[in-house]
Amino acid sequence: METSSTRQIVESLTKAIVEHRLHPGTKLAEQKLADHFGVSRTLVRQALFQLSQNRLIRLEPARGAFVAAPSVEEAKQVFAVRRMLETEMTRAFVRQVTPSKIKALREHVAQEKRAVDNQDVPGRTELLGDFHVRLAELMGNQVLAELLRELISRCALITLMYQSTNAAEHSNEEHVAIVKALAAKDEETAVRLMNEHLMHVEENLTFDRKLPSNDISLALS
Amino acid sequence: METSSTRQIVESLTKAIVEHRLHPGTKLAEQKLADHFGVSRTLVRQALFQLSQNRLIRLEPARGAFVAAPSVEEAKQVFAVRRMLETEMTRAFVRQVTPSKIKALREHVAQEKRAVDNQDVPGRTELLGDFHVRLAELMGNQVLAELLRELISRCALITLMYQSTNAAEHSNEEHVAIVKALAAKDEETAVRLMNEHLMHVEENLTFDRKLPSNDISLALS
DNA sequence: TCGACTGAAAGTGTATACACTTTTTGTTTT
DNA sequence: AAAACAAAAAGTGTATACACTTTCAGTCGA
Repeated sequence: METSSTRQIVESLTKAIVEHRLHPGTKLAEQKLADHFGVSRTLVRQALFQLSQNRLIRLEPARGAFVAAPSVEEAKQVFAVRRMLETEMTRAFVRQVTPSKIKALREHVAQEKRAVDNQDVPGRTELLGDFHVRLAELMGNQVLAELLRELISRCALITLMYQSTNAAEHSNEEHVAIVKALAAKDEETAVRLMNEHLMHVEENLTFDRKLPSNDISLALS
Repeated sequence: METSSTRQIVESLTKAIVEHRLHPGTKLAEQKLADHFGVSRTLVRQALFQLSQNRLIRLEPARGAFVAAPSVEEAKQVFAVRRMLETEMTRAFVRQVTPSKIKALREHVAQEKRAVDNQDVPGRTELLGDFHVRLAELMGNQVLAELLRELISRCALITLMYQSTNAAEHSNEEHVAIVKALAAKDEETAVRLMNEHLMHVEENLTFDRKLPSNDISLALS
C-alpha cells in the first residue's frame, strides 16, 4: 500500500491548497483530478481521503470533496493547542539543550531569513512553520514532531499564507530571539517569547473568504 | 464519502485491536476481512487506511496490513506529548472552572468507579481514557479533544489493556484527586497530580510481545 | 541436509464497470 | 416571471477484473 502516485497527488493538492491556488470551498471532482493526474479515480480517492484526515479538505457523503474553510473558532482552538504544546516543549528543550542543537536552529533561522529576504512566499511559509517542527525533532521526539507538523499545516491554510512580508520578517526575528533565550538556557524568557510569538502569529490571522475557483486544472498546472 | 460500512469495519477492528483479540504483528488480509464483513475489498482498504492513520495498524507496500507493535521508545514519546499537552490543559482548566464542569467530571469518575468495581475491562479502559478527553471537551476545545482521543487510543494499544484491576483502581483514585484539586482551583496541585498520574500510567506499561494470532475470523466473531 | 531455484498460490495495487445519488437543465404550470 | 416538476447529465459509492508482487511449496543440486 501507499504507492508513490497517491503521495504525489496529495503533495500537489496540499501545495495548491496551502498556497491558495485552490480557494476554500472549491469542489474537487474526482474524475477531473484523475484526468489531470493521469490516473484512475481509485488513487484520487485515496489522496482525497488522506487530505481529509489532514483537515485540508472536507468530504461530504455523496456530494464530494471541498477545500476546507476552517472557522475562526477552529483556528483559535488549533492555536490554543499549539500554545499548550509548545510552551512545554520549549521548557523541556531548555533542559536538554546542547551547542549542536543551537547550531542547527541558528542555521534554520538563517535559511528563513534568506527566504524572507528573497520574497520566496511558499518557501518562507514552509520554513517558518518548520522551525517549530525542528525544535521537536531536535528534542528527539518524533511523535511530537509529526503532531506539530499536522497542526501547523492545518494553520497554514488559514494563516501563514496570508502573512505579509512584514509579518514574516517579524516571525523570523522572533525565532532568532527564541533561539537566543534557548542558548542562554533562560527557560522563563524562552517560554514567554514562544507564547508571545504564537499569539502574534494568531493575531495576524485574516479570515478572508475568497470565492471558490472552479478551474482546477488551471490551479494545479 | 465516508459511508457507515467503513466506519463499522474501523470500529470493529479498533475494538479487536485495543482489546487484544488481535495481537500486534497479526496480518490483516484484505480478502479475509472482506469475506468476514460481507463487503468488497474496496471498503476494507478504506478502513485499513484509516486505521493506519490512527497508528493502530502498519501498512507495508505490497505486503499488506499488520496490527501495529509500537516500540517502547514510541510509547514514551506519546506519553511525553500527553504530559506536555495535559499539563497546560489542566492549568487552563483551573482558570475557567465552573460548578457544572466539576459536576460533569464527578459524574464521569463515578461511572469509572462502577466499571472498575464490576471488572468491566473494556468499559473501564475506555472510561479511564475518556476522562482526559472529557476535560478537553469541557474546556470547549474540540481540536484538543480530538487530538487527545487520538493519542489515548494510540496508548491503549500498549498500555491500558495491560492494566491490572489494581492499576485501574489507582487511576480512578487519581482522577478523583485531580477533580478535587480542580474544584478547589488549586492550579499547582492539579498540575502536579496530573503529571504524576500520567507518569504512573506510563510506569505501568508492560511490553509483552505476544505471538500473532492468525485466525482473524475467530478474533472478530 | 541444506540452500538455491522454480512454478503455483495468495495477496496487493490500480483500473474499470455499474448502481445509485445529487445536480443541472429544460419544460410546464400557475 | 417564478415555482414546480421531469428527464438528463454529472458525480459518488461499491464491486469486480486483472496485472504485478510477494509468499510458499516442492524440486533439484551441491
